[in-house]
Amino acid sequence: MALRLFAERGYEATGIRSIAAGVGITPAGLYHYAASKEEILLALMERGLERLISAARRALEDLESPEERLAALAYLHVLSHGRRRLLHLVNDTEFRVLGGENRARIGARRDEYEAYWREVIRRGVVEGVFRVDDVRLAGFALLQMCTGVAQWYSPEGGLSIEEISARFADMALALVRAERDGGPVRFAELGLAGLARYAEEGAPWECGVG
Amino acid sequence: MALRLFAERGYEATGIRSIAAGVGITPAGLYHYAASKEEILLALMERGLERLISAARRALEDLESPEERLAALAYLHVLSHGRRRLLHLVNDTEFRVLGGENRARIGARRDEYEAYWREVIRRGVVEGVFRVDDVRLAGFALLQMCTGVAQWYSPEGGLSIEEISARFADMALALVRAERDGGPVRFAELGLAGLARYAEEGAPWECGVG
DNA sequence: GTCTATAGTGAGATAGAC
DNA sequence: GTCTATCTCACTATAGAC
Repeated sequence: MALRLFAERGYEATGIRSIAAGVGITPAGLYHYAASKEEILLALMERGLERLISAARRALEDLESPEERLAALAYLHVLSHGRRRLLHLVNDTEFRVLGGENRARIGARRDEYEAYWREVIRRGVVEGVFRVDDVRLAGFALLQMCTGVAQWYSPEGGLSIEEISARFADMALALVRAERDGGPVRFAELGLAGLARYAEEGAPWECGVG
Repeated sequence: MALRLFAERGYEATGIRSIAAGVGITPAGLYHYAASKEEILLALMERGLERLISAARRALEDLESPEERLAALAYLHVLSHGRRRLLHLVNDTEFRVLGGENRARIGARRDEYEAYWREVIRRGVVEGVFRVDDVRLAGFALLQMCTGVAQWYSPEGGLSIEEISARFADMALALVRAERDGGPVRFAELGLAGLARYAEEGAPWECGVG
């Protein structure tokens, strides 16, 4: 419930009264589950990052080549941003409300995740399969374009989230000018149809106070 | 002042007391310049969109080919997001607080701007110089990756904003797999060194109440 | 054009009963 | 584990003097 309200109205514009009403208890009852409003947000943000990090880690364990690895990172990132749209929207929007220790903790997790991307890009460049001028810039560009999916995706649209993920993975390969044997690397030719298995589903997040 | 506070803390977390204190007057004095807090935000968002739209329009008047046009859109978008970072950050973050008529007005301006991008991509595809699976998806990806610059750019970094803009324009061309005469189109070879002239500077935005 | 003063509302959080 | 009741504080906005 807090997730939906934070995503729709924003953290600051959401009162604990609304959250409590949404789950059918009184504001005071909320403080049995969380010590503060910020702690509710913190728990949501940790969930979102955990999803991204664990899926990425599992995929990177199985895949070797930079092009497969980058495609997997992009695919799984987009897939998660579509399937858990609100969760990632809050993650990408409300970081600034975190203060002190909470901010440091989430910031560190985010850096950990982004380091996966940069390392994959860097390896692709040194192996000669990617051609980018600046690894850091390419990392920002790729992460942002995939993250933005949470801002416009709707399950109602024509393409399934799996199709969208595949096309974003292909665009990611294009952005880094991935080439093997003198020709461009296309996502469809990598044989990564089963990528979605790395994004295991746990319990649904939208129920309960969070 | 309002711009800095909105960008740093967010619109909802910023009180009119802070804005007033920042410009050295009392909260009541603010209402001489704006009828409401939301109107201050509205004015800022209109400024940001006006910058993007007018620069894009001027560049598209002068340039013909899809690859030049797309490169110009990306370059100018990134340039503005770097030079007026806070202005665009607020634009990209606080849209949801607008209600009713204000939301419709800003939404329409945003659609107008994004239509430029989609039309350029579409033309590139029908002319056979771009190769993308889905114009709409490519438009989202390109806009998001360029917009994201406002989230991480700092003038302190190594590269100038003009260099960063050039590299993003090049990545944009890569993303759509731009090709001429059997070879990839590179930004450096387009001879668009003077693009920055389309981004004229008006009065500085950060002073005054806004 | 800016002030003082204040109305009116809602916020996050706590105490302590049950 | 959830309640009622209430604390304290900050908010946007207005009225009307100067």
